[in-house]
Amino acid sequence: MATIKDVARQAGVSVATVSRVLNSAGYVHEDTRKKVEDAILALNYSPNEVARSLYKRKSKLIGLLIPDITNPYFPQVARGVEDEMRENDYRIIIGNSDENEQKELDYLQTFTQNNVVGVITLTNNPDTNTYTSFSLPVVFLDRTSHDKPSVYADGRQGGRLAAEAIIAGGSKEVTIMQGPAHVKPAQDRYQGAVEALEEAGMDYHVIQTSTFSFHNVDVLAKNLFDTYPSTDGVIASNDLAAIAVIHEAVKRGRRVPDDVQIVGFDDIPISGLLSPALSTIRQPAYEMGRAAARLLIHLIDNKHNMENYIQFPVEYIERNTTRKVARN
Amino acid sequence: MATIKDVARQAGVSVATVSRVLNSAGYVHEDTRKKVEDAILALNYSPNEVARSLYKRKSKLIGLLIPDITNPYFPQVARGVEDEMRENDYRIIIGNSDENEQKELDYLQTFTQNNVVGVITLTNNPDTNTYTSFSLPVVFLDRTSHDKPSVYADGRQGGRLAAEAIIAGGSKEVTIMQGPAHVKPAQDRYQGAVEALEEAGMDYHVIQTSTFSFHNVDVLAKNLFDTYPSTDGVIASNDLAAIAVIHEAVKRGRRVPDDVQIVGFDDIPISGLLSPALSTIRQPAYEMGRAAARLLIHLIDNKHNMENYIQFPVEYIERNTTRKVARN
DNA sequence: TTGTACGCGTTATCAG
DNA sequence: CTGATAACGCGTACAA
Repeated sequence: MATIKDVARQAGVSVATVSRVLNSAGYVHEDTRKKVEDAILALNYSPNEVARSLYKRKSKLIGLLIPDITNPYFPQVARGVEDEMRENDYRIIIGNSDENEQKELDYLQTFTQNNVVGVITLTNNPDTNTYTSFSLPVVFLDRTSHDKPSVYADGRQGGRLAAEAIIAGGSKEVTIMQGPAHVKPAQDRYQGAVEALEEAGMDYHVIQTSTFSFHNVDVLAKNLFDTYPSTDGVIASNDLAAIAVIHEAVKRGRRVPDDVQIVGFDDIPISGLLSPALSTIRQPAYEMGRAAARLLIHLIDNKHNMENYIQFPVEYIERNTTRKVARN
Repeated sequence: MATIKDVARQAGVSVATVSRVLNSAGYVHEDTRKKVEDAILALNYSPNEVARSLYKRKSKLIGLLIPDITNPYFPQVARGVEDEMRENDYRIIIGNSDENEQKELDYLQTFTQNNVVGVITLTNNPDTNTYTSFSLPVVFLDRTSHDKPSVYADGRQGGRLAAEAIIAGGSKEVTIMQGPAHVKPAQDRYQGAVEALEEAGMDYHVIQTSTFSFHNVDVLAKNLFDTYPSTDGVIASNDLAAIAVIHEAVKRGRRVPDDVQIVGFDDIPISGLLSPALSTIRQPAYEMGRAAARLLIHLIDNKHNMENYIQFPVEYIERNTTRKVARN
């Protein structure tokens, strides 16, 4: 790797001059600039970001902490973050926390050790000391905090919409899957669903779910139908769960949506391709990722002209796991 | 952030000594070690990786270049890479190339600019100048190269297995989806399928597909049935395509697998949860990611005691989109 | 308009 | 066993 010194020598100038043309700072004669640029090309030089970062005490790196990239919802948001960051010349270090506080801490430390200029985190513990005493700008994505910059979807409204869809479709014995207790947005959805159901004067069952991963959703779905075999409407905690529920329902010979309606949450990309295609509440994951990235960049640049709490609306996507109803 | 100097001052020793205890290098008296450790704790010090990296000209970072994290196959391999790397104290910078050579180059540059010690890449262009003249250890994942360290699955065999499954299930008019021309493993699968079909003396159609992304698989599937409406067996280029094919088939009132058999490729996590669950050729994506990481670490450590070409076997997973046949 | 010299936080060498 | 000190590659006063 060529260094700035090599370029300087090749161009017959000092390193300071090279640095100047590199950063288009200060004055530099047109001719010398040309010489330097030629040298750069000739040597295929590109500046060492590490040295730069050491000197400036900040890099062009940001940290992204997600629960588990393997969960189909997260790649969308990760991609949104990445795209926006890339357009602004930032790169990302990524870590999977598995919702494990130790891993979370480890990664946060890695981030600071590498001079990242900010982090975007999808955490269940926004209010722990970890974050409150964190010295860099942090944007909380998906899992909100009151007084800190955050980007999230209107989970409560999402829960309502889901319940309303199920109700409109005529289900009489609804079961709500109440996502993991420690996952805030899951509880919001649950809240919203409960509210709508109660306002409609409907009875409902609740199934507690402890995880959002692939491994357990199938047993969860079994569980659901074992416990409430005659349920005819399921408000799933997310699309993954919903898919498992469809699977289990079909396996038990129950027709979807004729015998059981099912509505998911997230609208992961696969949902529209299922058979039957999943009716669900859409969160704009990709856009949320982008928004979080934009917000973080603003914070990094110390621009405080941006709203710190960005709530995204949520939308009911009617597909084929709910019964069509006439709309007015 | 406390620096090594702060620690030295606090402990009443020189930075050299602190460095020694940090790296457990050289001799340091038990008592002084204690003092230093106390100081470290007191100041909540952790070494600046950037400075370290500058001096040693290498970091604890590796670069991971994938086509698109949004495609459900890749998170698995990314996760495998991450887990293995993490266990070895490496962290990863991730980039989505979108199979775009410019982006690929950009990221490769970022990687070197940040002193990564190696890269794992899923690229279609392993033999371009980009890589042949790359100065760091590189492991090619999934998309192979002859003479360079690589980890891949036996796509050809996979294609055969897929075809054999379809044949065994009794399909008479098979259609093969031939993945993107520039994606080597897709062509391998195609090869294998063709071979098996021809050996069995069967006729078949071919549908050319140009991408692996979510956006186009549905029109692809439409296309397939528009062109070959009476096809009764589809060998999909991957699970995503297969899912779209199921969707389209069901939409057209064709029963799966009674009227059409379908077999996928990859075995992405969702495949087993579909209804009907997808019969597919399994590639151990997560393990492949891990293997690539291990291989890269070996290369970094200059251990040449490891096989440089790691081929993973592939496996037919019979689920419900193929007809059950008696096995001997 | 250009060059010299210092510092960013570490590690390694070498003298003590 | 310990402490100065020179690098690592870059950016920026400050001087010229």
